[in-house]
Amino acid sequence: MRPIKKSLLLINNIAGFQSMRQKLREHIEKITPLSDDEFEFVQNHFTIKKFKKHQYLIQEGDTVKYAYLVISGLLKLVYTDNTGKQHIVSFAMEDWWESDYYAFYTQTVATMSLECLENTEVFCLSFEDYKKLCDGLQKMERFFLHKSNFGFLGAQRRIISLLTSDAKERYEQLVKQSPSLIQRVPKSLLAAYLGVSRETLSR
Amino acid sequence: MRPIKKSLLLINNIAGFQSMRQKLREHIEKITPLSDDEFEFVQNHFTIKKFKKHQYLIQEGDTVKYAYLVISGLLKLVYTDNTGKQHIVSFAMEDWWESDYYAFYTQTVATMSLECLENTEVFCLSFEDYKKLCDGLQKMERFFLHKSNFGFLGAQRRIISLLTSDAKERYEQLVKQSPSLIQRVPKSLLAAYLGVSRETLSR
DNA sequence: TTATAATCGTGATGATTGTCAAGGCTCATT
DNA sequence: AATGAGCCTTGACAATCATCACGATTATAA
Repeated sequence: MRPIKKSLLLINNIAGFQSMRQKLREHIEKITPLSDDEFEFVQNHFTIKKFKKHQYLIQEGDTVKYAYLVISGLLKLVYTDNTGKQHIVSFAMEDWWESDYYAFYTQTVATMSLECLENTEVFCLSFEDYKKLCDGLQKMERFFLHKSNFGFLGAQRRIISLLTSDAKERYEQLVKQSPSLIQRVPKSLLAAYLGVSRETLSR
Repeated sequence: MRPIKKSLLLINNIAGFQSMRQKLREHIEKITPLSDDEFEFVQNHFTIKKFKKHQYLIQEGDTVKYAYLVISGLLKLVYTDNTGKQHIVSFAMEDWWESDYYAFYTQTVATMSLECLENTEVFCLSFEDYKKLCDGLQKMERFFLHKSNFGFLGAQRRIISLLTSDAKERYEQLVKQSPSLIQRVPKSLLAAYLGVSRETLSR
């Protein structure tokens, strides 16, 4: 009985691995097509990790080794201010990249933490491998440029939202923009993302 | 008399042009070194324009042809909300890139305006030339990736500031971060940048 | 110079929001 | 069934901030 179960498990793992690989490829090919050889090269720079709810991918003070691509699950990127209050810098769902990017790019220690809100599967990309990908395949540098550009635009849109809208309007914009988040995340965290108190969001 | 004056003017223009070229090269070489040939290639994709105080580089509704690199002067990027109130998305001083980037990258019409607060000299880069630079010289794609990454980090820092700090603290952070801005910009505009009213900033 | 427009500071008032506190609800565990 | 943890709502009060209004000072232009 045992051996059979084990080999079934192995098959499942391989199937899971293939499916993860496929998701990585689809993710990149939304931006730029890749040949099989190119994808093989790319894929070799990533590692897979799984985390459970409440686990930390990054804690304040850690050196930040990786940028993460979320395949399934949900993360929160949190900045804790000097009074101890927590603010959500961003949520990361399927198909999102996340890290403490300042610490990642400058290879310094994290000022933010990255924590699981659900069990989460990610691809990990070390800073070294990030550079190797950029050097080795111009398509990947193009890919990261595209991601960075649109990441910037998203951040700018959020700044405009914070400047122009009150709590209620910001909440409505979020509902419209990411309706699935409202279902998956406790409202106290949505409040910490929108920059209002939990009580204000209730009303 | 006339011809002499004219030729002097020409010499001055050439000298000015050389100095502008030099600033462009220094700007890029802060990120990545260039050979003379490479810089010649790069420089051919830029055009120079001068604007006077109160002139618009981009008006809401325009198609956005260019991204701008400020060589001297000062710009404000403004978002006007549906009540007609103006919010400063960012200021652009010497050595800063600015545009309505969403409209630039997607080649759609501007939702923001870009206006001179001082007489301003800029290098203009069209979207086509931006792509040609990325395609023609990997160093330039690397350059833009670097700019985009740090632009994103700046926007993220601003989001954190808006989430964690009240008006007074945000003003103090701005003084510390860009003391020259406080001198050059009327406080009503600083207020529109920080997300508070002019009166609150006074106190 | 004179007139006009910008800019800045300040007072009074009302709206929005944060904070503190209490209570209800759901869910997992015992 | 009972317990406790986590999450949400609501009320009362204080702090913050926006708005409107006025006057003073400083640029800007005719």
